[in-house]
Amino acid sequence: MNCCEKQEYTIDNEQLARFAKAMGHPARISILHFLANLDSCYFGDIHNELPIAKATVSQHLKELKDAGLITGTIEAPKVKYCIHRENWAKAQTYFNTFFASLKEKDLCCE
Amino acid sequence: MNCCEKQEYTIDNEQLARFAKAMGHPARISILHFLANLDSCYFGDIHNELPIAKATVSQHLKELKDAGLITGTIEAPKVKYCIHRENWAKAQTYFNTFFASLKEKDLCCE
DNA sequence: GATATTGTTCGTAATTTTGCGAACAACGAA
DNA sequence: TTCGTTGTTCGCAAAATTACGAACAATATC
Repeated sequence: MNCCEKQEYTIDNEQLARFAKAMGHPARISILHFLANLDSCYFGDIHNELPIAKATVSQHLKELKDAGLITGTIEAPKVKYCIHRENWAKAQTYFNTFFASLKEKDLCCE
Repeated sequence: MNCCEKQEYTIDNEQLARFAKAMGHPARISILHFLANLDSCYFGDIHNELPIAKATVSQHLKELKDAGLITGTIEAPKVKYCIHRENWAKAQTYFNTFFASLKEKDLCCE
């Protein structure tokens, strides 16, 4: 059987992977953590917390925005970033369900 | 203030990011899902579920092993992969805590 | 011993990620 | 209008990721 005949990944798996990928860098975890704890929501303050250049911070923020985990709005002359609460809850549910799916009884693995 | 004077990322953030990164690909999510649901634990069966070459599957399995989410043991002539339950629980806790840390009251983001 | 089965490793290629400094854009303030 | 502040975008470089086929290793079976 050829690989190409097989099914694609499920939508759910794709979505969970997308969330996970967005969280797959310590800088982005730090950003999310910072925003979730409401220490501030401005770019400058976020940048100040991280050991990387502002251009790089901006890039990470863009990735988090693309993944749907945060939003960004201009509040001249600053830029305000916020947790996207709806998608945050969605991600939370995805991860919860995923981890909870592990079966207790394991006939295969001893 | 220079970027290099800033602190590194915290151990917890690094660890959570490592787990997330390992989960950041649909093939690896599928593998974990497959193993968690005990459909089987042999390489061949895992490979059969995925639309990618066996060399690539082997690579993904190695990454999951490196992240500590699964274990791999030879059971000649097959290879058996299992969820690393201790680290699975650890990851579960990390994600739970992370998502739960979002504050309700948000003075910054309206 | 010869052969088939099962996975890993190697070598390679294409793409993505991560990171930086410099340049730029947008706006408020002097 | 000029200047300073705030972030984004551009261009580039280095490294990591993803993927494949072919070759290889290990074992079971004939």
